Amino acid sequence: MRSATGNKRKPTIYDVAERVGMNASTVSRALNKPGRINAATEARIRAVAEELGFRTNPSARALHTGKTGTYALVVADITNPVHFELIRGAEEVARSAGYALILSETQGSPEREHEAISALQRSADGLLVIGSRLNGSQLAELAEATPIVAANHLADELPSVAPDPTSGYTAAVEHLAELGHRSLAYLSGPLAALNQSRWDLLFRLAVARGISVVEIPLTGATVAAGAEAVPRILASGSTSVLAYNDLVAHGVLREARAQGVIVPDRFSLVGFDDIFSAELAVPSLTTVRTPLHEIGTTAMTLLIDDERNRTPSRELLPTELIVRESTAPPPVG
Amino acid sequence: MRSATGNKRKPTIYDVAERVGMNASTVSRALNKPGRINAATEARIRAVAEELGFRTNPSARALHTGKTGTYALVVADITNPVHFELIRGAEEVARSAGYALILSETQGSPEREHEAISALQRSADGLLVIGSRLNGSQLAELAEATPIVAANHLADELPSVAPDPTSGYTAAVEHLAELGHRSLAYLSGPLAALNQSRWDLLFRLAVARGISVVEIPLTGATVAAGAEAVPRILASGSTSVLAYNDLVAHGVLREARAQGVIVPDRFSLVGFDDIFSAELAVPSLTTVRTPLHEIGTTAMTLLIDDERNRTPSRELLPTELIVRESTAPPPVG
DNA sequence: CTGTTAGCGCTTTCAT
DNA sequence: ATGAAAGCGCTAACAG
Repeated sequence: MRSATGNKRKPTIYDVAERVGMNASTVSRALNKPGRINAATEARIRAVAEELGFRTNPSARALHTGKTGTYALVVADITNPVHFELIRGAEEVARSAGYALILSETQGSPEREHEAISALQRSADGLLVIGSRLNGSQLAELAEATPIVAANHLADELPSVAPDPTSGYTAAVEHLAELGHRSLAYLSGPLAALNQSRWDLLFRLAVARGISVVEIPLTGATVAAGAEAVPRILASGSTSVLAYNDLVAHGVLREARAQGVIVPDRFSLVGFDDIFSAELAVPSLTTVRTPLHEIGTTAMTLLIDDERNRTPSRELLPTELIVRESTAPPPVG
Repeated sequence: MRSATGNKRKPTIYDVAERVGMNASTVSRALNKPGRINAATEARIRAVAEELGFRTNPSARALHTGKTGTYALVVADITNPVHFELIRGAEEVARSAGYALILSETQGSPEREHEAISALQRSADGLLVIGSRLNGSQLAELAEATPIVAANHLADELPSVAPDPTSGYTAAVEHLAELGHRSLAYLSGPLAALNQSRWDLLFRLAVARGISVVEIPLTGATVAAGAEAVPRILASGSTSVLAYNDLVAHGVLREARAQGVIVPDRFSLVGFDDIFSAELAVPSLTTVRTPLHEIGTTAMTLLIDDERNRTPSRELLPTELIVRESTAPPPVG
């Protein structure tokens, strides 16, 4: 009987070699380059390896090859629902390609993000940063050591994958115009660059249809920030609102209800992302769906591809409008 | 100008040693056992290491020490909101203790879970399994190779951390009794063992207060399964319902609304877990809150503690009732 | 097709 | 206080 802390010793390649009466290098070949050695020997080696419960020690392999067989995910906020499907997509691709995935959360702090990335560069063959708070040049500098791909964030200096709001926004403005809306308020998030391009796009779309449009800045991209914006929405007199994301939209919905303001009777509301609770909300949320899962798989695929993970490029994935209950014709008055 | 794939070479301990004119072993000591060598030399070594951007190669260290400096999280479903805070808690503890965290999702498949665990045992110093689908003896056998702690799941054979429904359920039944309810339906989840103990508890509590109680089995612990249960709830005639978890409760809410059934007028509803959307629901959900974040931190702390991660033990963390809008006095008829 | 050998970067005795 | 040297488990030349 071993002590409570007794580890079962993990078999090495030598244990297998000894057992089959062969050299360790043969075992290594048998396991790594199927078909390059005598079929019978290979089978025997595999059988013994299996029997002994042998698994390659990743550290030993990494030490020699320089490849850890691991990729890392650096994400600002794990609990942001926007990231779930994205993370899951990335994880699926990594796992099915035989890689492990390291997860690191930075709580939105750029310093922690920088530290996390440089620490992880020794443990991973590449990094996927989600919604990075670092600027392009900082990421590019870090990427000199280990490939970095940005997801849900656009950086000119490295490969990035993000949703393209164009199709979804176009459909949303069209939808609102058809319902009869002539005014629109945009609830903008805290990320300057991203917001600018979204605002520009929305501005053009609205102006093209003769819809008046105003921007209402938010203190954050959260439920609380959305709730805070309600008085400003009401004061703006806009009959339709497009929120930076669904979290913000949830806040608007909740606060409006608390104030006895009925959505979509008083104003229509369109969210962004289509997180899982968008459908559960009351009224359920009309929203621009971003292909989160696909962003995750695309980004991880890009990262794993050695040929492409060093060349700046951007994959823009189309968005679409999901019409639910939070949009309706504007009030008649 | 290097080629597009040109990696910046990562400095080793030898580069540092050469630069300070000393032996690699001295550098190793300077960096790992502060105070054990000449203070001035140590300072110089640290300065040079910093300057060169030196970081210990985790694989090389692991190869020698047998410690990877990494823990792994094996979770059935990343997108289940119940797991977010738990994962975040675990990640925080791991990171602040200087460990990396590997994330692996098994999509609820026991085979994949078994495979994931045994694969990860070579890469990690220990594993945290969340909501495992394996039974205690399988986990115990795997735990012979590498410590395993179970979170949100009780296993007699290894250390586990889970919510204790007692306090929350007691408060819930009391709350319903005070509102005047005399009948209760329990929507049970798919995990046999867990359900049994919850049902037993609820049964005792209800009977003690003379409340009639029935169990309605669910096909899964999902929104869809909750929606499916609505006809049975109605048919049961129960005036109050306790759902296996908040996802199920959300499904009930949605389907009830679709059928024109008003909660809490027709029946009261109590959820379990208090996921973030519970507050956003309409009506907002009265629910038994489980300390998810704390389960994560407690479990990871246990795992990191070599003294305790081998000894079966169970940490039961208290739950509490959060009263919101989905509970009210029963209909008078 | 298979064995020998060197070495990846680090830690750790054992010397000095 | 510091240096020398061995070895963790694996892979990849290089031989045979």
